[in-house]
Amino acid sequence: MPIVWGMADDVFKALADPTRRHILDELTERDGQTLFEICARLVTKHGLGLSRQAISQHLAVLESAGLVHPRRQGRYKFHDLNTEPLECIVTRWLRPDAPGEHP
Amino acid sequence: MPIVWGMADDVFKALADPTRRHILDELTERDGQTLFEICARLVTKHGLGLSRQAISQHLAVLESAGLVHPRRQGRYKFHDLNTEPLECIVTRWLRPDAPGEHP
DNA sequence: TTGATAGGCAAGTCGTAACTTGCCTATCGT
DNA sequence: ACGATAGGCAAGTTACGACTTGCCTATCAA
Repeated sequence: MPIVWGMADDVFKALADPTRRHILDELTERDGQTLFEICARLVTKHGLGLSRQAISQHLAVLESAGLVHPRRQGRYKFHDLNTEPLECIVTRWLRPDAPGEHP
Repeated sequence: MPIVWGMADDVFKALADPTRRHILDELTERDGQTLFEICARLVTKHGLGLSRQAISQHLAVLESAGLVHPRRQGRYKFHDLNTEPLECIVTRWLRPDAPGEHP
């Protein structure tokens, strides 16, 4: 009877890190960026001075959580945002008696 | 120009731990539980064998994130769920052009 | 008032996540 | 073919989060 939230585990762990959330912000703004593009934009726009490998490992976490979909093309690897796992978790603790949605 | 997601930091960190998510599940099912009630129900319903202090610290994290609202009454301390911080973060990476597309 | 209940505070241990460093492979341009 | 670009793999270090242990305070019931 208890719903299995197994897949939500990776999603929440992926969202726990602020750098990964910045990466998702970047991909929301422009989809299909490469690793180096993301590195550059994190430095210039968010002031984050991280090594390339750090970003690569963060992207791996986001991929394993299903939040980022990699797409290889030659020597490039483009990263597409995938918000589907998010929609599964947002309604978890929202009560049916609480219609507090206001746009 | 960039929106400040400072308060979201605590929310995501609070949601990162599976035990804390179980606590939120419990409070969703029955609001206003005490620390000992939560301890007992986590053991019986979820099979989690944690000390009272562990749960207490988890509740402190949830409180500082604004997800749980404590309410003192005598020697009891009831915990109420507060989903307002959740509604602020769910729309962060949802694109305006993608209102629930289905591939 | 005494004992039991409900909870808090402060250290200390331990595992894991984040980040770095160094080296390696693959693809493209010329 | 060669060097430059884009990325991956595998260590090692470090810092933080989760959990425990021990003791303390506050409230209620007898």
